[in-house]
Amino acid sequence: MPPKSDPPARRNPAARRPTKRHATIRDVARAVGASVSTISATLNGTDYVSAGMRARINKAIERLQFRPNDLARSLRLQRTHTLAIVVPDISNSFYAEIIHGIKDYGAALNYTLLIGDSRERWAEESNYLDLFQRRRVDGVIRVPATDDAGGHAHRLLGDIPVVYADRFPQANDEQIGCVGVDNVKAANDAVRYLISLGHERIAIIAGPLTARSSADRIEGYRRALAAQHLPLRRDRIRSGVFDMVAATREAIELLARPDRPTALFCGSNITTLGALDAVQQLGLRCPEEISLLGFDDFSWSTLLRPRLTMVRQPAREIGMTAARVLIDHIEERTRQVAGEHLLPTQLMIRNSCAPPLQNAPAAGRRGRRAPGRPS
Amino acid sequence: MPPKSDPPARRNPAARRPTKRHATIRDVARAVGASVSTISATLNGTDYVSAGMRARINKAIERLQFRPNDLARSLRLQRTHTLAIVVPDISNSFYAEIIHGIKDYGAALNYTLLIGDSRERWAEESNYLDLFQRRRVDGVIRVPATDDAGGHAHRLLGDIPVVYADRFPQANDEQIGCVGVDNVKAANDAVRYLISLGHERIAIIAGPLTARSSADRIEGYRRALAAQHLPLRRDRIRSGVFDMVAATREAIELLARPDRPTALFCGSNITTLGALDAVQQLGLRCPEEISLLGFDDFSWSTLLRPRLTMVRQPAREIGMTAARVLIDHIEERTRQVAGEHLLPTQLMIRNSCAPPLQNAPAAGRRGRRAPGRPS
DNA sequence: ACGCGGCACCGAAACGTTTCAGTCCGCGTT
DNA sequence: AACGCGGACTGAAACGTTTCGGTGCCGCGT
Repeated sequence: MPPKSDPPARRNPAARRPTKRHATIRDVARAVGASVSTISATLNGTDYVSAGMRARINKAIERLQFRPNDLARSLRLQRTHTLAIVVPDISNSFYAEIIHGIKDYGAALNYTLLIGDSRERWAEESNYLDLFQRRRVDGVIRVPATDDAGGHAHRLLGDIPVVYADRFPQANDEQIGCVGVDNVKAANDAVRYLISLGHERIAIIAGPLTARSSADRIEGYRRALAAQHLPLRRDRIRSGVFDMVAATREAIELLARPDRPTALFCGSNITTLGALDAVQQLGLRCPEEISLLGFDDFSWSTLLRPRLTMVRQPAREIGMTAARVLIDHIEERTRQVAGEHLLPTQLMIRNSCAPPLQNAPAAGRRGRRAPGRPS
Repeated sequence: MPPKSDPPARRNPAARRPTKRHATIRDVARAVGASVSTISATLNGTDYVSAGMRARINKAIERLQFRPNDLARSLRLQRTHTLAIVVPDISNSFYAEIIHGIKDYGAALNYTLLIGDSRERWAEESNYLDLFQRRRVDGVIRVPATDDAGGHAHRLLGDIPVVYADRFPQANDEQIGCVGVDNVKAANDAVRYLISLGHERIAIIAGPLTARSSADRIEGYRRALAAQHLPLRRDRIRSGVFDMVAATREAIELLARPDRPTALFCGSNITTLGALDAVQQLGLRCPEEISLLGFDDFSWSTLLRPRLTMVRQPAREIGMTAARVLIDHIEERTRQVAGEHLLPTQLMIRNSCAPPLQNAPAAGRRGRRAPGRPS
């Protein structure tokens, strides 16, 4: 006997839903005694309709509370006029700003936005990518989760165009659209600023290396140190950190040792907060005993004490650019969605960074002193 | 001559898109030499399919990278399995948490979530409601924008079920589903706590009265004062404040006057931040010179100095409950989506509240002293 | 010999749009 | 008188699913 097949399992026996929920275009047509195609024509202004007819139709639409069914429309049009984005954490104001940027740019061109929150988990992200594909969105913007398996997961989207924002895939051999900032330059600038204050023992807490942006920031850090012939110590580089508690743990570990760094450079806004937490837990005075320099500014960063010095990314602009690149490609104004779009960063100097204490056992060269308003 | 009608304006002359973007169920059928209905049956497990056939179909699905078109599916099914929410500010972690709650509950039942951000503007919100209706979502959760015109805007949704979260419409004559907290009780508790510390001059910065929750918090404040026979002064009640700068302005105004309050009760997390900003700008020491008590806890509130004492709302649970109520109604397990679902709040005592300074010119009764660990 | 019920499959009609190819009419030109 | 043409409107075929009513087939009990 061949293996028995499944029990039929009829979908839902009692799910008969006889109530008509919405007026259709056909209802409108019947109401004014016109044909369906005429209604469609007046709705979209796509063919001649006399003024009288138009008035009657609009009246009927109003009366029947008719709202066109976008599902049917998209099905027919093979276009959903929808963009989708998946971010690792919707409540991170940095990503929220990116979302706003996309939304604003898209709204002007009549696109709507589907938002996914992967919580930094590839499993959830791939769910969203699948969903986006089933919903036939016109384009996707990814801020890939850090445990992105393989990185070329854009394959999962069929031929739906993708652009990456903020975090770039490590291998960019195939031309993929990326929009963000020049992370090596930004990190380089930031660390050079710390060096200019006189710091020599600088540690970095960076994100996971699966994201090229993290690697780039480490690279910028490396270059800044090398340019001043400062030693590069592996134990001052912590990568793979993206959530707050991990950052706190790493920072405590870094700061507990005897030759502790005099400055800490953090690779994201939440890791900066984690580091701040660590500093406070250890009872260290910031910036006197430890300088803190973060990435991804946030709106309430000035409420913290000390007010945090941070590298600001133009989040809104990143979103808008991503949307522009994507939509341009969708509407075939540009051949392929490729290349990197790098936007400028800005070092927001506040007061979490100061020259290191004089009695610090800084072997070797004495650094030059720079303004950097202490306290 | 009758008024000339519009120029025809053909939609988009060059928008011929001959490329087949996605494999359809029909392609799969052809590939395995079966009928469309058989594919559908194996996809949904809705009818008998032999094991062999199933295997071949799955292989073909894999090979063709077939993803079912949810648009067509929803159109046919008259169900989108989609919930939608519109919040006033997506980057406010309170709302982000609510969203997470909805998403988690919904995901378990295979619902997906559409997210809208109204930026506290009715115009944007109504756009979203319209969009939701055109997309035929199965249900909507609203956190209405503060300038909600009229409040019974749920009419705009046709007969799509709605539930309100966090902010309730002021007039709840018609039975509408609401899920949130008992705001009068929460505010009452909070103010009573302040009174128990010895405060007598307590001001409140509340949200707009168009949201009943704001009015309720004021009511709770009022009752707490009345219960202790403390005077209720209109000039210590500021309402209509929901953004940070407005809160700062109001707080400065409140704190600049000679008989300034010794404690400030804020109606939301961002207004609390605004007040904190004001306190810092004025150089007042908190909690010694001014106690601060806020609403809607947020995750990094412990990083601020002082660590803020706040009324915590169970945001995630609010989201989950809202989703539950809505889905129950959608799947007709419950007759109508109505009634209030109130969840418990929690007063997170940290150290932004302390007894007022002794030399304060507090006329009349001396208050009892309570623990409330100062500093 | 017949009926019957479980299994495996198929065809076609929906769902609500858009669009293409007409049709019909009145008017101005050859 | 024939023709062309712009304006106003219509019918029907898609778009990609689900589902309902079939239709065979096979084994079994009477």
